[in-house]
Amino acid sequence: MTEVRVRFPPSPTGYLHIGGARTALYNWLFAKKHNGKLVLRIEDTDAERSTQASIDGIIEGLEWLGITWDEGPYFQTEFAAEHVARAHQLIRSGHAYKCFCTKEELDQKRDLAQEAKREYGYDGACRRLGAAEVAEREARGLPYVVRFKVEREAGGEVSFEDRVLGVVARSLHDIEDFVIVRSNGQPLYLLSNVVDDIRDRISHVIRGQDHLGNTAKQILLYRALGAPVPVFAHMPLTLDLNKAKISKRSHGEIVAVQFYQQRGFIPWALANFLVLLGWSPGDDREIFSREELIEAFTLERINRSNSIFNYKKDDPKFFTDPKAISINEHYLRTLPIEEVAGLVEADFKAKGLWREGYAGAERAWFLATLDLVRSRFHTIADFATLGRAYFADDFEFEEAAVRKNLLKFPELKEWLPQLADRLAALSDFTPEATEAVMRELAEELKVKPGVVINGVRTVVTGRLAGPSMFEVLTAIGQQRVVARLRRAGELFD
RNA sequence: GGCCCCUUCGUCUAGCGGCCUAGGACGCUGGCCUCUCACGCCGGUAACACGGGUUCGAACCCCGUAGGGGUCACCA
Repeated sequence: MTEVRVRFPPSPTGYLHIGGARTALYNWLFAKKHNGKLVLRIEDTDAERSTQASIDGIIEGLEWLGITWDEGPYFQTEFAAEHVARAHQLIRSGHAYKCFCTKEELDQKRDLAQEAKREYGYDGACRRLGAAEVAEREARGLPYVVRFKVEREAGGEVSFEDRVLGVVARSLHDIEDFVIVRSNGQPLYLLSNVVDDIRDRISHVIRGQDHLGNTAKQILLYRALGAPVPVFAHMPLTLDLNKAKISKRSHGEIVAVQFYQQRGFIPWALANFLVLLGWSPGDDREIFSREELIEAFTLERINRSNSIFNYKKDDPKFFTDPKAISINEHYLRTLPIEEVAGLVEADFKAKGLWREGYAGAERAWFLATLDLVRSRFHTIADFATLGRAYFADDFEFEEAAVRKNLLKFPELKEWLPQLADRLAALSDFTPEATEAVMRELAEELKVKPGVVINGVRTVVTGRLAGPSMFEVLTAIGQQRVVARLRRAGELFD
């Protein structure tokens, strides 16, 4: 069996699109599964868009997701000479020819055909030119493009067995003599892509179904160049709720991998979600470790139909596909706490919340506190916002919490400072001890324990709800709890 | 419009002729737990696009229809 070699060939657009990330992921999984190689190739022939920043954006996105490659990045522009050389080889072997038709002429013919509602394909005018005619035009310095000569014998068709779609066939009569080199001498994508894949010895081309229409032409190119045709697998596209292709232009940053990074997604959680968009293992599993996923992945189990990215704009509760969020939550609450801590550390450092003690003397406290609150958070970023009161004193008070837990019981303004004194007197600040003190106070005051407990919650954490209150007090610590309760009155003004 | 691909709950999907009165997950929702919220657990809601065949039997096979998507450049 020949070596499995796949590639991911993004064109640099400044960020890694989640659709591109999914393509990269499938290629990576397939390579890993078969002990093959993944080649990263930057298709930078569009010089306008290909800035270093764009390239960095894509590479960072891949690295963040944990997608590793074995070769590259290679840059398509570096091989332009080779692409053109191959085109001339095709001219010599009779598989391609020079075409002197101008763009204007062709546009005109196309417009005419469109008006008459006729099919349009290049009419092959230059294909019939004799050697002398070609020489004469070249001598006059006329610019030309190189066209591939499609041999259309009766009933001819080109077909291939797609690993996702099955047999796909297309009549040769539906394929025009396509251009492979521009009149300015620059090779076109169709050619470059094939020449690069041949040179990189790509065995399997795994790409989106938007490339399905190119495949027949490319197979013709492989054959004419005398190269083995790779196996193709065309994966379904990802659309939005209106069945439109998701794009940055119409959907904004939601389509960029970087967005998820910024919003505090766990990288593997996003990968896990993405892989499920158009693929399933055939059983009920949805959560996979890397190893499990590599083991389970097969091209044949990729779906044939497009999937929809379930994202409703303007729904604050779901800032992206709810399933993606739920998978992220799953990882957030089940990952070893040390791993969560690593992600929180990076986030805290970026936000100025990090304290060196969290890696040293306060390590146990730090881990226990993360563990205490993680089950009600959605992303890593929530620790610094919703969970801020555990790590800093400059947290905010939820308006609804103040209203429901404090203002509704004005007496708390007096009671809470009293409680502060009692808590300050405790020599053993344990959950059991604080609970006893609080219940005792509630009983003396003849109010339900919840009134006191929830009042404390809001004063101490700023929130309406949270973990077991007594655990929270221990986590935040006697000093800070007492200090916050003594100043409770300020919240009633 | 031509060509190509696709069509199971709102969404992601299982299903490859009988195990389907169609299973799981997310979402939504009822309940349990409880100091609140979340987690967790138990339950509910909701789908085979339509019409013809083939067959003893069809979500699964065939043919139409409808719908959706992709692609038709000297872009990638």
